[in-house]
Amino acid sequence: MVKEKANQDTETQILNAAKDVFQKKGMDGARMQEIANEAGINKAMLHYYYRSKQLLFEAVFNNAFSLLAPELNKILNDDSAVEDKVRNFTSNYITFISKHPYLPNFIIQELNRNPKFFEKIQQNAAFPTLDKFKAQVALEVEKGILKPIDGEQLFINIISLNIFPFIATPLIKGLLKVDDKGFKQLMEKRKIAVSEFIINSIKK
Amino acid sequence: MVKEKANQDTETQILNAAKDVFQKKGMDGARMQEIANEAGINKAMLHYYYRSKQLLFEAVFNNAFSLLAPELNKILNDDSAVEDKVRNFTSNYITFISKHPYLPNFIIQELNRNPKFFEKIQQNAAFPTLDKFKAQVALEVEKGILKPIDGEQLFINIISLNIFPFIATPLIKGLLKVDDKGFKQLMEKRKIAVSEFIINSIKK
DNA sequence: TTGCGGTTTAACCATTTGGTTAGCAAAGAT
DNA sequence: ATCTTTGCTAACCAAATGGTTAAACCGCAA
Repeated sequence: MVKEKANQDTETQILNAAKDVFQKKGMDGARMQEIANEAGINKAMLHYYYRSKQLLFEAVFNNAFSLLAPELNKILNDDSAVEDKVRNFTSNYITFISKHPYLPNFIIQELNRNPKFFEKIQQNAAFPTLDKFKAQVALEVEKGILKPIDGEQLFINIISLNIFPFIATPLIKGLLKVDDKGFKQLMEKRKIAVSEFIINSIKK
Repeated sequence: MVKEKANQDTETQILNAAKDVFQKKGMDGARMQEIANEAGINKAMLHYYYRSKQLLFEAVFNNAFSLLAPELNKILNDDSAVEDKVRNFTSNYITFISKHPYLPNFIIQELNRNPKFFEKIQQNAAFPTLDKFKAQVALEVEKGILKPIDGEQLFINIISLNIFPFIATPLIKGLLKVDDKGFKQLMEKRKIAVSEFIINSIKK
C-alpha cells in the first residue's frame, strides 16, 4: 500500500512536531493547534493517530527518555574503571546534550509534574539501575583505587555536575553574565573541567 | 481603618495561595480558580488586587527569587575563606531548601519558559554577582591554598551539586529506588558529603 | 440617618482549547 | 464499474478559563 508510507510519514511528522512543541513548552504550555501547524497538517490528524493530547505527550516522553537512558547506562553498566567512566561520560554527555538542549529539562519537569510517569517508563527496556555501579565503586574503594565514597552520592554528584547547567541555563547565563556563545564556551571547557574536578576528589 | 487590616489580610492570603499553586503547577498549569479556592475567596478578588494572572505570577516569582538570592549571596559576597564558604553554603542550603522544596524548580522552570524575566529581577536589590567570588578564588589559587580552578566553573559546580538533587528529585528517587524517607536521609548525608567532595577536589 | 469609600460576590462574557463529526478523495479489492 | 477502506479536512462543539461588571456589603464620617 502506498498509504502506509504516507501514513508513516505523517505519523512521524506529528511526533517530531510534538517533540518540538512539548519539549519547549511542556505539557501544560503546549497547544494541539501549534503542533498541527508545525507538522503542517490538520489538527484532527493528531487525534486520528494519537487519540488524545495525553497519549501524544506520552509518546514524546517515552521517546525522549529512550534517548537519555542509554547515556545513563554508559556510566552505570559499562565495564571500564570508574575513572574512565567519569571521563567518558562527562565528555560524551555534554556533547550529547548540546544536540538535545531541551531534553533534560523536559524530562525532569514532566517527572515533577507527574511522578507516576516513572512507573510507566520503568517497564521500558534498558531502564538504568544503579546496582552494578554501586558494587564497582565499593570494590575500587576497597582496593584503594578510590578514596572512601558512597556510590549513590558519587552518582548523584556526577549527574548533578553534568546535567544541572543545561537545566539552569538561563540562570547561569544571568548570574555569570554570559551570552549564548560564552555559555557554549563554558560548557566546552566543562568536558574536561568536570571530570578533572570529580577525579581530583575521589582518586587516591 | 479596620479595612486596611482586612485588605492586607486578603492580599497576602492571595499571595500565599498563589505561591502554593504556581510553585506546584507553574504558570501554565496554574488556574486562577484554584488559587481563589485555596485562598478561600472569590476569583474576582485576584484581579481586584493583582489585575491579571501575569502580574500575580510576577509577584510570586519576585517573592521566590528574593528568598533564593540571599542564599546565593552567602557564597558570593561573604568574607570567609572559600573552604568555609563551601562548608557553610552546602549545609545551609540543603537545610533551607528542605523548607522550600518547590522553590528551585519553580525558578528555573519559569526562567526557562521566559528568559526575559531575568532582566526584571536583575533590577531587584541584592541581585547576586560573581565578581567578588571570582577574585577570591583567583587569589587563593595564587596563594597556593587552592589547586588551579576557574572561579566560574567552581561556582557552577557548587550550585549544581547542591541544587540539582532538589530539582530532579523524582528522577533520583526513581533511579536510586528510594522513597521519601530514603531521599531525605540521602540529602541529610549530603550536607557533609558534598562539601567534602568539593574541598577534596580543590584544596591543595 | 445618610452618604461615601473601599471590599466582596454572583453572574456573566469572550476566547481558547481539546476533541468530534460528517464528508471527501484516492487507492485497492471484488 | 462499484464497493470498501484509509487518510485527511473543514466545520463544529462543549467545557474550561482569564477576565469583567453591576450590585451588594460594611465600616465610618458628617
